[in-house]
Amino acid sequence: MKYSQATDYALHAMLHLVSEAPDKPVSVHLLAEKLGVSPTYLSKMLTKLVKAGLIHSVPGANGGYRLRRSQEDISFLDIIHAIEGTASVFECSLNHGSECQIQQVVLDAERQMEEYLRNRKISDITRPS
Amino acid sequence: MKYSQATDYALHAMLHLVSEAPDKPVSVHLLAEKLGVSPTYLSKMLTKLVKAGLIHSVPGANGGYRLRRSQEDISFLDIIHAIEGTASVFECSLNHGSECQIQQVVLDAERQMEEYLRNRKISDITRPS
DNA sequence: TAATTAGAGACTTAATGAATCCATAATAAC
DNA sequence: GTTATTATGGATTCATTAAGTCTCTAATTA
Repeated sequence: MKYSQATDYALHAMLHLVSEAPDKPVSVHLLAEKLGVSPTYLSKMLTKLVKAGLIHSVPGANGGYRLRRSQEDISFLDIIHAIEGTASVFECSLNHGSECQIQQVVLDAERQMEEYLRNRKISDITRPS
Repeated sequence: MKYSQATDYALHAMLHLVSEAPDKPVSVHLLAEKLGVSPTYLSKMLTKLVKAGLIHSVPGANGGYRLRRSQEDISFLDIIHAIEGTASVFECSLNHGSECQIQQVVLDAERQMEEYLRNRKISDITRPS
C-alpha cells in the first residue's frame, strides 16, 4: 500500500506555493522545473488541486497557479484527498451481511491516520525544500 | 491507496482459525471454501503467514494450518505486515538532502495508524464471519 | 493580434495485482 | 512400503493501474 508519486509531487508543489509565492501566480513550467518533473504531467495534479478548491488558476500570459484559501487552512489531508480520492483503504470482498467487523477495525485505523493528516497544515513546514 | 484483496483474505482466514479451530489443523481446501476463494490462491497468503511466524503448517493427510502463537498475541498489524510487507506508504522521490519534512509528516501519520492496528488483536472480534 | 498559459483527451509503456496451473516434497493412514 | 492427502514453489496469464508523453483547444493578457 503506497501513495502515488503524484501525491508526492502535489505536496511539494503546494509547499512551494505556500512558502515562496503566496500571492503571485506561478507557472506550471517554473514549478515543474523546481520539482524536476515534466510540465504536462505536473499540470494533471495541479488541475486536481484546482478542482478541489485548494488553488486558483490564472490563464494567459504571466498566469499560473496561486493559493485560493489562506495557508493555515490547507491540510495534508486536503492535498492527499485531492489527488488520491477519498475511497477507503479497505473494502471487504466477502458478502457476509452489511457489517464486517474486520473492515470496521481497519477503517477505524484509517481514521486515526486521517485525523493526524487533517491537523497537520502545509504551512507547518517552514523550511522550503 | 488501498490494501490488497490478499490482505482481506488473510485477515478473514486468521479469524476463522482463531474463532473456530485454535487447535486442530484446517486444510486450505476447507478455508478456501468458507471464504469463497480458490485454494491455490489462498495458499500463497497462508504461506506468507507461516513465514511471518503467525501460523504453523502441517503437511500430509489430515494436515493443514493451525495457530502458532496464542490468540491474544496476534494483532491486525501482524497479519497486514505479513501480506503487504513493511515498506512505508510514502517515499519522497525528490533528492533534497536526507530529510524531507513532508515525508516526516506522512510517516508520522502512518505510525498513528500502525499503532492502532498493533493494539487491536484478531481475537477482539467475537462473532465469526 | 500574437504570445503565453492552463485544460483536456488520447495514447504508450511499465509495473503491479489477481489468479490459475502444474510439478514437487512431505507426511500420515492403510 | 505404498498411496492418498496435503503444503510449497515457480511459471504463466490476464486485467488494472500508475506514470508519463503528445497534441489540440481555450482563455487571457501584453
